[in-house]
Amino acid sequence: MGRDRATLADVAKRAGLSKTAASMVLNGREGTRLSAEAHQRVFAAAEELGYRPNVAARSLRTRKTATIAFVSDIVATTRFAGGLIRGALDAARERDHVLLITETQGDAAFEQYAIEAILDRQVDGVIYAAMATRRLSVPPAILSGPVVLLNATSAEELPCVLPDDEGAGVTIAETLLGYGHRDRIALIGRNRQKERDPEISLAAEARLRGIRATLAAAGVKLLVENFCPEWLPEHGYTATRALLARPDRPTAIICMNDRLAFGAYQALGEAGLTIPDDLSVISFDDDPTASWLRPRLSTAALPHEQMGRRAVELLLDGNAPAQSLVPMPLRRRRSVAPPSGSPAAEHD
Amino acid sequence: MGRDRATLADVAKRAGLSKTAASMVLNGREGTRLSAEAHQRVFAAAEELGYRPNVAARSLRTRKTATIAFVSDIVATTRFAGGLIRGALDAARERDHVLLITETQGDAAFEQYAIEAILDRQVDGVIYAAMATRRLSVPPAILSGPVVLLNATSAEELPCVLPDDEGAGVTIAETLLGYGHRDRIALIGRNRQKERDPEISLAAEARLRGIRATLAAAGVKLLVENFCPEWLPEHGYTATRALLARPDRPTAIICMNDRLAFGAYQALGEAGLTIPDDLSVISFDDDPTASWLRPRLSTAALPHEQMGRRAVELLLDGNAPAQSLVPMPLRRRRSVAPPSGSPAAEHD
DNA sequence: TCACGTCGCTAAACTGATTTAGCAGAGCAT
DNA sequence: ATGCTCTGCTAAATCAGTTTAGCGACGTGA
Repeated sequence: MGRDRATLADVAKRAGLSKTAASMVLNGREGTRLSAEAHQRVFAAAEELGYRPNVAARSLRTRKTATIAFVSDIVATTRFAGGLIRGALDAARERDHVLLITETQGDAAFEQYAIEAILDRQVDGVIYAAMATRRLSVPPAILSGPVVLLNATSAEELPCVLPDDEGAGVTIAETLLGYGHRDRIALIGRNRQKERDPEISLAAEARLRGIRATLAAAGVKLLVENFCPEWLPEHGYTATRALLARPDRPTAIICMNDRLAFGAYQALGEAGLTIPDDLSVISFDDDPTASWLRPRLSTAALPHEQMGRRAVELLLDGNAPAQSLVPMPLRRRRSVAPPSGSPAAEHD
Repeated sequence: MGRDRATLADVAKRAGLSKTAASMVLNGREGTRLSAEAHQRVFAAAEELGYRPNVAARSLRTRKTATIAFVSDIVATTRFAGGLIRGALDAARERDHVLLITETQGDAAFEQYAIEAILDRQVDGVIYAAMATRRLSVPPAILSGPVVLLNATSAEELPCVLPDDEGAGVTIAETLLGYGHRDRIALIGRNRQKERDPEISLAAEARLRGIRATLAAAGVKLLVENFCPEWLPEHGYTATRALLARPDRPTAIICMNDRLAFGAYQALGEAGLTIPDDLSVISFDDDPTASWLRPRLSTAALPHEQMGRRAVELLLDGNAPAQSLVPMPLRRRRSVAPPSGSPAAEHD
């Protein structure tokens, strides 16, 4: 892999100058007094030899590697990770950096390995990512260099990138209000054990805050808040069936994520109800399956790609604010409509 | 990031020996004649100082980096990539290596960048991965070192790792035959433009080969082979509706992937048919959504994790066979049953 | 004419490891 | 006493860059 490469010494010799001169020219150093002709000769020689600097040699001296570590608990290998990594990859490339990926899987030994690998390679910075938005504690060893948290917060007040879940809550609620839904809006996905599951609760709390505030401002209260042990399709299914058994059937259901909505669709389909005519469904995340559903699901998208990109920007471009909220854009599709029977009747 | 680390010189000094001695001991060199006591002193010193070798310095000299490049067209950021990366990550860690991830997005300039980044960093090997099983051509520059293709083949006869699509075809067909399905098995997902879309066709051809051979051995022929422009839910939906419009309704549908099956579920649900009582559905890939469907979908799983792992093994453990087929295990769930009316009647 | 500053450039040190070549001393045979 | 081998270890070169310190030539002002 990469034998026979021209070295700086080769370039210097061909340009008839010293290694020092060649190094300075190629690094575009200011304040050096090398002549215009010397510059030209060096550039020409480098070009002709196809010279590329040896990263190992350079970083041995400079302690910079043009490498960023992307450490995650488990995110790197889930469906949600793609965008995060792609955004980071793109932003890194624009800055001539490269991504070293490791995964801790929540395992202390693996984390230890990841940290050592990172330290040994003297990466220029670390992006510490979590699968689900949550609070975590960062191993002290990596705090010696720049760190940005991605999709997570920490006690250490490190700069972090988070999706704007509260803003998404506002958007969702406004959308429903805009279609004329009022007092028959149900919500699926509250979680009783928020202490035990801070991952879910961080997003859940924020989303709910946005929803409640917006509805309250319009003088509206949620009809029901349905609790779920987890945010999986089967829980959405069960919760929706419970909802349909009520005398005051909701006109719209807000699901805390698309998997719950997936289950809701199944329950509604079984009950012979059609979305959005009989009932609107709206959700959070923009899972790929959201656009597979019939009708396609309206949902506030987790801006993974933007978030990954932002993390690299914070890490490399300095002046990192304490916290960077990335907006969650609403994907307007076909699962929301005015309440059935509107504008007149409100019963079915 | 990583200042103040003890160097080999520090270890040597503390052990009262030379750098040479320390280096040899720590690298476990055979044939050196250093005393047992010298060994102990070096180990102790390294331990006490928390010594970790500087990778940049080491690779400058040895041209080894304990780093593998994972180059992909687009795979790294799709839902299918997770397992591939995780498997590779695990196998790499076991061999004390680390993964450098880049993506070409099928763009020549990005590919160029990726290659240069790799060559500059002198990675020990390259895993070249494709999103969809297909034939590709590898940029010559990286052929100077070890390369393994993941989910792809090439004209250069490089070692490659592929899912055993043909074997999966056999499994699928055997399963259906085992449940008693015979002459009313339909297939969705043939593709007309296989020349223009080698990605799909490589898997499609192999799967079909396995299915046909197995059915033929039992004296059975496919009832219909339904063509689809792509393998998306909407195409599965349309194809299934077409199937249901026939007088000889199939007793089982084989979908070439889970997204098609997803669409098939939608069409069957709309038609008021229940799976698997009225009709069995079976598929390929084991997309995460397969287990969200009701009933959960039986499908031959793409062994992504195994494949990623295997790629690293081939790359690092030497003696790479030309081609490594990884079996696709069948996830037996609830979407397959005996034909409706069996064992007696065959009409509905 | 000499001191001084500027210009254009280079020698050599330095980064932290591995590796080659070889040295001092002990033991043994001649 | 000499030559030989073996043992246990080390000095110095090397990898490919960056950086520090400084050198010789030239112009200028006193």
